[in-house]
Amino acid sequence: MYLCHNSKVNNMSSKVRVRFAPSPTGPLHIGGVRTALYNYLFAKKHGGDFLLRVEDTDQTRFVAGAEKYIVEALAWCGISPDEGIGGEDRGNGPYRQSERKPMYREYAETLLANDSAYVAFDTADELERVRALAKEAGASNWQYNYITRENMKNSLTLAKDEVKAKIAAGEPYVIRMKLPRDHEVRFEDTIRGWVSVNTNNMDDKVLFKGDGMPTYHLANIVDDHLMEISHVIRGEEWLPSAPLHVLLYEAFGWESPIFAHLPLLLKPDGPGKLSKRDGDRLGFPVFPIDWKNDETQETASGYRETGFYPDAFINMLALLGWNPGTEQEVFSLQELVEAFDLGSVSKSGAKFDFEKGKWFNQVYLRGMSEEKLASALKTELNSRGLHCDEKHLGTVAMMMSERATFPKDLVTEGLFLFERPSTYDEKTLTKKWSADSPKMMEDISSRFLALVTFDAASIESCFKGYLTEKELGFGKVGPSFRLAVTGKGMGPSMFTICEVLGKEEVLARISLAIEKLK
RNA sequence: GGCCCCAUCGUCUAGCGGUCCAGGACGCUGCCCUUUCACGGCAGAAACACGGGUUCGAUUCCCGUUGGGGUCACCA
Repeated sequence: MYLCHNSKVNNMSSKVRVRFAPSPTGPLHIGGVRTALYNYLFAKKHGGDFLLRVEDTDQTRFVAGAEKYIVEALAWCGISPDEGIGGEDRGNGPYRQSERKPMYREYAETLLANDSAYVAFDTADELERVRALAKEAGASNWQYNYITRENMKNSLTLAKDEVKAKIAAGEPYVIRMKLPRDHEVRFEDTIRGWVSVNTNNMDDKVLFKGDGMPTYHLANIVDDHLMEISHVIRGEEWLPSAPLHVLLYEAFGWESPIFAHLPLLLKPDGPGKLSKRDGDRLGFPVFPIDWKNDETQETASGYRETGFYPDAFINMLALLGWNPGTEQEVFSLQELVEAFDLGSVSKSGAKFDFEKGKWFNQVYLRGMSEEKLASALKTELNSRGLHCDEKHLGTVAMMMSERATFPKDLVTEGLFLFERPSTYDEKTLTKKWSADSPKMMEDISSRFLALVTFDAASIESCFKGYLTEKELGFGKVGPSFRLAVTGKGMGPSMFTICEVLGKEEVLARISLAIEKLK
């Protein structure tokens, strides 16, 4: 017998409503952000709603601040929810499952009443023992299922009176899904096509826990139904439990939403999905924004604090597992909304590549206007206690943007523009600084001194005039000149640098170098 | 291990039976531009996991093998 389940049945006619439903057990990592992003893009593309619901049914794993973090991270990314936590309450709330606690029991009772579920009294210890025993006997994977439930303490094996008595006595119990035997559960996943699993390979999952809270499985289905979720877009790690969810919808007699299971974000190196710990290990952030662990006082770094633009970050994430089929790679959020298509999300996992992420940021940085770059430069300078003349801010920002990936590079790649060199590049010193250098520097110095206008063009013609007159090649004087003024062997145009520094400073640096490099 | 999902350059991917001795991007290499670095421009190396089918014809469809991933809790 088949429990055929075609979730595609004209669901598209009703309004698109999707949700991102994280568990507040810590900071959201980039895989979660991508899931939220795809949900958001899909919703906006179809004029639908994007909701944020918090799945905090496991009180033991609750982490203070995690919910706030999630809201803030999504807001930074520009994908704030229309409804739910961090969005509006449109009458479907509360949007925190812990606050919905009272309503789940009733649904569990419904399942009990229609014979889709049963009560079980086995304690955690007892279950552990059974599993250990099974393992010793060579069965590595003991399941609470249509066979083993016959030997357990539940409402299927115990007399009705006994069950009633136990419950009346306050004995703790759980409610388990009663899976039908040998049924093929089929559903159509938007990304993967038809997925099929036999109930014989599934187990009687706990739906309602001893602590009075539902498990994810029950709460998820009830809430998605009540909140009229049309499409469930989530990570592939949920694929194995999707058949259970399909069965739950059928047990309730509800129409199932359309499922789409996203491919996972994998570690750049070894095997496995990208985890929270990979960040430190590999030297790149795995979180959207900084996360401070209150217990350990440690901070896990985020993309925001690393200097990423939210648009670049989102752009990078969007292309990890999806692409428009054209050769376009740079997308604004709005363009992503227009181009996004769930059906063209790839099936296989994507290894995360930080280098590509940096490239995206570089592209966004270079695309910035002079005003914006100047203001970014100013911010960076201020935070370092450095200063640059207002009138040069734009010039410096544009000049440095060519070699910057992050805003902070605007300063760090050109520190010599804001402070005198304290050391001189060793290699350039030995290779380019000759016995004639001090004399040449003095000559240039005196010529600069005579300059009335000290701008890049004047400096250049003055400098080149000197070269011509003395019949010297640029390579003979240029590098040592750069060394004297900046302490470096390479960098942007010296003439622009000199203009920015100003005559007085340039002359001071030259004499300082002559003095120091004797 | 059981079950499920997946499989094109190092990485992200295009390709939905002939247009593919496989296209783009990141990274890498070389050349040009440049006093230098960077930017930019140009060029290059680099992939259809394997074996069977189906077909006049498979990267594209089917099966198997191998490989990878996920999942097997009173966690989500």
